Amino acid sequence: MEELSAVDGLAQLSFLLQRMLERRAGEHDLSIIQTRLLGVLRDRRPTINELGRLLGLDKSSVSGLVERAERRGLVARSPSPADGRSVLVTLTDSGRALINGAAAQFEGDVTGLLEHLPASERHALTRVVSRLLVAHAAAEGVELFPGR
Amino acid sequence: MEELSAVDGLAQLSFLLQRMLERRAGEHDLSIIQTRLLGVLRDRRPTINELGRLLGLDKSSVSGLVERAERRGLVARSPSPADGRSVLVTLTDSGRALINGAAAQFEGDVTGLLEHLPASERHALTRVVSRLLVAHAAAEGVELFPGR
DNA sequence: TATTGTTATACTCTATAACTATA
DNA sequence: TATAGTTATAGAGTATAACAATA
Repeated sequence: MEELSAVDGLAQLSFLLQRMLERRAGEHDLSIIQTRLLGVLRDRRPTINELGRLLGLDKSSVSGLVERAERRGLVARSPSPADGRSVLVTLTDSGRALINGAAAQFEGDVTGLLEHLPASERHALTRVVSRLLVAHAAAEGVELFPGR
Repeated sequence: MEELSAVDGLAQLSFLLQRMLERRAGEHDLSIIQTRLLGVLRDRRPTINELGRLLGLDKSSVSGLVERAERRGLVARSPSPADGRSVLVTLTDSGRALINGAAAQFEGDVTGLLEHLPASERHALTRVVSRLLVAHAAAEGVELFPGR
């Protein structure tokens, strides 16, 4: 059986997963970046600036992103008690329901994908991918688990 | 050592690879979709319609995409000899040099990432990812190697 | 003075709908 | 009539620069 190179295989896998995510997000009228925004807010209440750091965007881009999500009732802005210049962004109940549903569907997709493998290979994949991410995070000096 | 779930690990790996690709593309002032356009043209001379199918875009989106790439001298349009309504899109020498350089850099990034693993695990990863993609392609009824 | 967030501006990317020119 | 491609239009997403409010 033909085998892809390591680079090609990982690249194709990455595109496949992104397509799965995009499709599920699209079913809820969410873009990938809106999905990431809601995902980040599941366990945080960040300022606009912090969101920019978490998502890798300029604060002006975050401003517009949050504005559009707020218009749809998915997030809310509230003034920061600690700093009068800052704004805290939070998920609304509706936003939380939406992201939880989309995340569950995506997890189902990936689980379904992995069912093509025998259990032993599935476990091997999980273990090796974990090690790879941990080693990469260590090399970059980034903490893996608090990040997103 | 803490281990990520299969779904989380694959999702994070996918985002990591996309960030690597985006960074390298950005160094050449390319977006991911422009990079994919040039990549597709490396071994094809498609019409606008075929590009739409390959990239998953509407023909009007492809029209603009090609227009911007042409303005930068990366691709060229030529009339189809077979059908007077069609246009064939080809890579210019400059476009080919650009995509080859970016692809080589990205491959270097992924190779560097994989060097965090001992050779035995690297080979295991390659083999399992290959099988996963082959099984998924078979399940979807798609040929893996001609596609992009 | 420095920082936080918003706004104005400009560009890429995308889809839908209307158009033209071929077939 | 049907298809290939372009264009007009509208909107999301992004960054830079300028700004107001607060620190």
